Amino acid sequence: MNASVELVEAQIWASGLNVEERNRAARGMTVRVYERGSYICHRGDRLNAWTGVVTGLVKMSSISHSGKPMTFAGLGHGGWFGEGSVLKDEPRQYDIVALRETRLAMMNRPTFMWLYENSVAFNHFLLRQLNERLGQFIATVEHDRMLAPKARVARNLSWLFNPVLYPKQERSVEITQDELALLSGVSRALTNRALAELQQEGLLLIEHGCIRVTDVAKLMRYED
DNA sequence: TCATTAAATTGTT
DNA sequence: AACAATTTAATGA
Repeated sequence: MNASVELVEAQIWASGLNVEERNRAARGMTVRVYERGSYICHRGDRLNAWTGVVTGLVKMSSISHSGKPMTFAGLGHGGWFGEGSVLKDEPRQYDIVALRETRLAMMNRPTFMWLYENSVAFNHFLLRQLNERLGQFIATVEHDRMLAPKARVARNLSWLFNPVLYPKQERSVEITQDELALLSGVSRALTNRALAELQQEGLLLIEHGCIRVTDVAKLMRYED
């Protein structure tokens, strides 16, 4: 099915687009639903669409040559990914798996390229997005060595939120501690303890299968 | 609507 | 990694 203009307007990158650009975006987008645990694409697939999470949660991961699974990033509501593969017309570098039932908006390559070549606002968004990604990547490498498990859990959790999209103070993710542990590269037991401590500090509330964050800003900058 | 059961998730060791 | 405790979801009376 074709995406509605309303759906387009709900995305952060649509704020600076004019009417023609928005209509064009809507026409070039489709919405698909993925069951929990299903693969959106495998490493090496040529998925030629720019993809956004409408509802649900997605993880990017791969399996090392030794057979160990490695998760790189999680993407929540409002997150978009795949611009690198679409721009370069390359196969995907990672597996992408739905952690929950997830509704994805997919923009086909011709539409993406048209926006890329015609919309200044769209380019501004892309530039900012790539920049934030780079920052996150560098931070991940740093934290891998420098930060305690608790801080890693805190930051990985904060990255599941799109700060631009949620102006409110209270946000929640449907994610199990098991899944968060995979994202953070910390054992589930440590993740469990870290969450309990963070709750004591008043940064979040633990619910079953769900975490309600009350202070994203502190989580993002969390250090020991 | 309630009770029973299975499955998922959490908390601990 | 294993275990028990807890919560949810599913089923059927």
